[in-house]
Amino acid sequence: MPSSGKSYHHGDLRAALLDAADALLDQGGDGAVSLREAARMAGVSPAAAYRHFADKEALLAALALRGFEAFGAAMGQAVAQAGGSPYVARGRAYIRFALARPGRFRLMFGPLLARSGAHPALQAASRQAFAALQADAGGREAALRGWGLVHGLALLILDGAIPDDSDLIEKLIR
Amino acid sequence: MPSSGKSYHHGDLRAALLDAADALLDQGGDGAVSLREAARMAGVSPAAAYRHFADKEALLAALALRGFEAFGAAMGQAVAQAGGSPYVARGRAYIRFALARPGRFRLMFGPLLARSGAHPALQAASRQAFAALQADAGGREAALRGWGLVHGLALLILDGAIPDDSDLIEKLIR
DNA sequence: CGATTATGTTATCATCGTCAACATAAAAGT
DNA sequence: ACTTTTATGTTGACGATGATAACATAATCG
Repeated sequence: MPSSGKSYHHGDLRAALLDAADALLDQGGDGAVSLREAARMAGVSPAAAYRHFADKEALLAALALRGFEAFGAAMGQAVAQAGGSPYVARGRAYIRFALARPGRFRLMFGPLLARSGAHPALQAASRQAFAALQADAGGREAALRGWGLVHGLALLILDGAIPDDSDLIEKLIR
Repeated sequence: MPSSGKSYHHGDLRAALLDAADALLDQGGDGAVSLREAARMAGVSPAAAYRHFADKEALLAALALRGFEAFGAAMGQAVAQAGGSPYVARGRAYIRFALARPGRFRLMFGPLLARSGAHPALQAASRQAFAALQADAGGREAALRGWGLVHGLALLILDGAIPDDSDLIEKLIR
């Protein structure tokens, strides 16, 4: 797999398409991801994408899965570094992640997840994230309450219903 | 305004388009709302919609505004009827509304709200909803915490991350 | 080296949001 | 009452999108 220069074959189109879609996601929000535009960025014809993804939704699901990896890493790091309660640290990191990468975040926990019959890997990733939270929270109810709170606050801030004020967030989380 | 039979003019196209879009929203989720399909349902040509809405986003904003009216009514009724704390009753009604009309709910509190420079009426409606909650909660922080919690729980349930179990919800809310 | 498989390309379709040009009904002015 | 203006529809087009079929080329394997 030399993949040097510009051959007929791309080398790793799948990754290139994901990269392009990722950039679109970060830049223009959720609806800005277009299969054709991603293919254009990867320097490839529109139909080429269908050799690697069944349809657009599959591309988005793969993107969300990628997001969960970054998410898990960010959470682990935050919990390890923070001084106080790991539960609170995790909540803080959750909101920080959502505010830093709104598109990724919305995609990961968005309607795509609901139709997880089609994307079982996604629900598995989400469940794993919850399991980690539950370990810190000590109890299922507390974990669910915490998740609900940070998830809701993150989205309300993203949607402009609540101001993005880190002092305020800290008060609400702690 | 006889509007009987089929005349060249429709009578109240604006309302008819909103009704059609509303049906699409309830049925097929958020992305299922199409200007052309709504026009088709209203028995009118696609371009006719542009006499009443600047673009698709304006149609959606009007739909969201309509949603806020129904939302306010539902909340008021729930608070009046409930026996216990109005704060808890409001939270319960919030989640119930979201689960009953996912499309409406997502539209109302979704990314459309964030770009409220374009739709000031929407942000006003959302602020009014929060003011009512704050009155029941007794204090801004408590209100924000409550809002965040029910908002997050509602969305997590809608997206299949948390099971839709009303006993569980009751435990988490109370 | 030759056959099979993996991966791209071109061409085409239906649908969508949107606009310009035109048509008709209703309202307003005289 | 007749005419002019305005409100509201229609037709037809454009560019973009997701998707598929038919074809072309490269990589892999016997």
